[in-house]
Amino acid sequence: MSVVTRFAPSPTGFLHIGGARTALFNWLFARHHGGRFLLRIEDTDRERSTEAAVAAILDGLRWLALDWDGEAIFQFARMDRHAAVAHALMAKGGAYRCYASPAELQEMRNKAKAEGRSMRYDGRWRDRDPSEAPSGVQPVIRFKAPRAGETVVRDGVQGEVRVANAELDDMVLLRADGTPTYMLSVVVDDHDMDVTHVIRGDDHFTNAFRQTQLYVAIGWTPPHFSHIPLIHGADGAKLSKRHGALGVDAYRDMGFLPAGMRNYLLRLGWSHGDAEVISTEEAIAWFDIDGIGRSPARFDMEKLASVNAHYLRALEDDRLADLLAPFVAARIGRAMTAEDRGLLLAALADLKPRARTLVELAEGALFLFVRRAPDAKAARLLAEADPAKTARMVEALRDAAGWDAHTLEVAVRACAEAVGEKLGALAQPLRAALTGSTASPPVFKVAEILGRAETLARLDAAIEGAGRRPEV
RNA sequence: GACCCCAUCGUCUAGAGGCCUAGGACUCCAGCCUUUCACGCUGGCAACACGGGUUCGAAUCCCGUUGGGGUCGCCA
Repeated sequence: MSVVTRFAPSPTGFLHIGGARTALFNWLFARHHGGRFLLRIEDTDRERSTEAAVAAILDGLRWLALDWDGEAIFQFARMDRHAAVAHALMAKGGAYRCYASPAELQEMRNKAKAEGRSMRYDGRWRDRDPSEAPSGVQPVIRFKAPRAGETVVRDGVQGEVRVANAELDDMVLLRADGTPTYMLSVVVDDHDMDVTHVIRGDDHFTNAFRQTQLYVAIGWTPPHFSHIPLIHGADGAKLSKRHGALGVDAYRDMGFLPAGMRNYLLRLGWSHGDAEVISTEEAIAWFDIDGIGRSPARFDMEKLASVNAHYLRALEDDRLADLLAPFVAARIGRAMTAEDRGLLLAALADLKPRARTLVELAEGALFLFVRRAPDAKAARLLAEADPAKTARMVEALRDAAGWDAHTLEVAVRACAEAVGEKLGALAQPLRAALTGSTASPPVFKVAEILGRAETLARLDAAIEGAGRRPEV
């Protein structure tokens, strides 16, 4: 039987980082085995499921290029099938009606907690005669879980784990309004979709026991379970919205690349020897359940950025310019022109090694499109520069035989020697004048790209500015 | 509280009894390169949670302690 995996998010919010990793692992596992990767939207909670969340999740998956096979399945649409399975089970004596009220259940839990017992449903309607049913109360259907013995889950990550059946209570299969609960729906859908391997977050681990019992009661074979440890925030606490559990769209906006994101997520909890930068092809070839670690990992933005940098630099310039356009546009407040793009392309090779994200890259490229006001360090550099020597440099530049980086450098070097300064004494003020910063790509390259007119104009403006605003 | 899981540098991890005076990556520090900042290169700081066993030998196996985490919904 060929491998079938699935990613089954509930559309109650964006696709967060943990979900993205779960999807990645399922995708990789299916692709590795030449199987199918399915997508199922678990929208049985009508209160909280939203169209917007569905769209956000699909968007996130597409952005990460985790393509699923076939159409996405919406769980709610299969509600009748789920209910039918529950009723069939009840007909076999594997489930029963429970008339306990929510208040009653809450009281039961409070009491159990107070007495130090596990907060489980006590099965009070398990063996009661239907004739005792209170009138006017719509019952829920509960699973008649085995009480003796134990349930064993052979987990791909956690190994063989057994839990006494006495620890598991009779879960609700069908709500009072007749709609199926998650626990029932997953089992029925995974079975009907021929899912062979369930790879999901560790927070579902205890569910595996309940679901296994259900599979057995219905007479189906459970899939292979693998529960991957959760991702924690940088502070070790559970990853919550306050601790970086952002939607993947937030990472996209921070300038991360899908490939960088995937690579980082892959290494968070999975490893293949010392491999760090792993191509998609390699990931598919190498991915296996054995490589998944058993302990939770912390999310580290620095490492994400570092991994991302590899992919940023590997990207071809034309493609990179496309990706960069919206980031630059956002910074300069207008769309990039063809001329802007030309400048960007010319500078990209020197800009790339200075950035780890698209945001950093756009920031570094900004001076190409706008005359930036000098930052504090640059302003000081300009103010402190010897006006006479700066004037000599401007002259040297103006009189340069050509306008390429090499020629300009030769000219300024000669000038520096003539005025008895090191190159840096002239080059740094030049950099500050052209870029508004003390850090930039090679300054003569910058001058070359900016062109003669713009370079001289920026120099004039800077000299004027420095004269007006003396050292602070 | 009950049940379950986890535990190697600050972080991600390699390690499946001797190959480990514990390796790689990120971060940090130093040096080289250099017109700046980066990149790159070289080097450095830094870990087997603790206590018992088992064994000729334990980061690796067992038990306990401690510390983290997850689950206990008519949510998924």
